[in-house]
Amino acid sequence: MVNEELASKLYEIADLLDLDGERFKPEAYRRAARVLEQTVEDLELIRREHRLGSIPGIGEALTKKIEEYLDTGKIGYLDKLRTAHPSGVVKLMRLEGLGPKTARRLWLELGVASPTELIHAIDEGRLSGVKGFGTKRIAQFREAAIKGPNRERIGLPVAQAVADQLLKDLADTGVSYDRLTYAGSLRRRRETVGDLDLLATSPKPAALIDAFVKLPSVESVKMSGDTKATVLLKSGLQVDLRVVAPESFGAALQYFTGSKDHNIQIRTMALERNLSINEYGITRHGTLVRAKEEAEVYSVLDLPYIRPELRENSGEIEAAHSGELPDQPDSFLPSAELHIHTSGALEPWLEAGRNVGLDTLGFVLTPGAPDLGGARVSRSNGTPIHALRGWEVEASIQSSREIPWTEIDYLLLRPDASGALDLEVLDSTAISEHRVPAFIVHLEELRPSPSKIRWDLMSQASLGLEVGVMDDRVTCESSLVRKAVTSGVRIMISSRPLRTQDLRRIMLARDLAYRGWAGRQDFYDPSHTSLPG
DNA sequence: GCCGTTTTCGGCCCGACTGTTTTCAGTCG
Repeated sequence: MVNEELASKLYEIADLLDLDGERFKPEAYRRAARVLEQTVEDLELIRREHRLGSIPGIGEALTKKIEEYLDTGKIGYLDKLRTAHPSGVVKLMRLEGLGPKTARRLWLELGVASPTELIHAIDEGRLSGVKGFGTKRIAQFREAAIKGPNRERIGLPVAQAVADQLLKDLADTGVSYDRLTYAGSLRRRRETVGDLDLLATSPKPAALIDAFVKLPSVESVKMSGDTKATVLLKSGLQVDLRVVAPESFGAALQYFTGSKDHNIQIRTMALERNLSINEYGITRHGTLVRAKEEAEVYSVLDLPYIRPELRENSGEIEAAHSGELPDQPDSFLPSAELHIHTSGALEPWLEAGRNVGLDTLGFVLTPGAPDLGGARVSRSNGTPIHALRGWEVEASIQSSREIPWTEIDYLLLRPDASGALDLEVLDSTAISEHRVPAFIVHLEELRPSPSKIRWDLMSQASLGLEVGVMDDRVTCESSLVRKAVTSGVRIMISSRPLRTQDLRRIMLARDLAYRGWAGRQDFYDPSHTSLPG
């Protein structure tokens, strides 16, 4: 994606400016990079309409650089910065515990210009006795240089599972606490998560922190104080725990859920009203008013509650202000799962579906799949649950000839074996003639990137988009969902279940779709649509 | 670098923690 390439160039400029000791430019470049990453609209189009400068965080200088990039694929300013700094120095700066100041000192004072050189310098004793570098720091440097930057992000479903287990383990220690939950990007349902943020209130903060750093899944303790601790799990994931006073829980939850850009805008709004917001509460005329519940932070700014999924500073505050937020997902529960492949018995699925509140399950017809027979509605154990028959094929003109139209209730279309999805060759006429709901699925298999999806064609052909949660990752980014929703494409959420217990993930799929600004009317709901048969 | 319903100049979030310090700078989130 053009936006991502450009953003990474801006991040690099920010890093290099950091090394030069610039105070505010680096953040300005990073802010711009983050905004561009979230921009779904085509940059070329924005540029043609001379609207680059109206993107928040992008002014005169950045407009020029973006135009240069769009024209030539390069940014001269970046090239100039690159020649002035050895590439290894940026790598130094990105090591754990090192920052721009330290990297610059190592480079200029000791001639150390890469992580490898840092290890050699330490082993040769060249850092000993240098001002500010004690034995502890030197040992940390060496460890960080060996480990490398390696801060990989993990998929949302994995992060959720780890967090659930941690909370359970902590509860099982018997240590006392009042509230305990996760915040950060996991709570915002970001597609990938870099680390976990836990937040708690407890009558005995020290005991809670002590129990936390001693959990069996903890590999090492990075730091541990009176109110916060950071550990590294055996899996390599970093977890932070903050303990705050009960009266501050709401303010802290809002603060630690982020995103950073969302919070900056919230705090700026507060300042305009002579209020100041931090993780402890709201300060008015020098008096701290604590916020026990998160919604108080928003209500003090005359805003309705904004759900975590939307807090990315991508228009949610403006939408909240004008009452145009998508409906809160608490008000609509997922009703259907249409992407079940199974060769086993039907009844366990129906039972599991019922337990998570679903009223419709769709089974994809494949050799060995259970025969639904006439049992289209199961009423055993109370609530009726509908069983539908689906058909999954590659989205191509050839495969549409093999579809047993009269035997199916819906159609799942996936990219072909090479990962291509060519909607122009799709026989959308046949689909609409047979009045069968159709959805594009397996977007995770799309190659090379989903930026070329013809949303206009999808909308015209009434094709829905699957937003799925798999074992280890999600099928598509929420920016894509937002693009789909904007184009009038319906969203079909799926837990992509391999086992009956996977159906529980349907709630996560709903949250993910909401992150892409899908409101109630954007979700495909079979019970509100007449199905053939 | 960006930004402005007091500003086109002078601000730019801020608190916790650590290591190396005799009072603070750097990093992190």
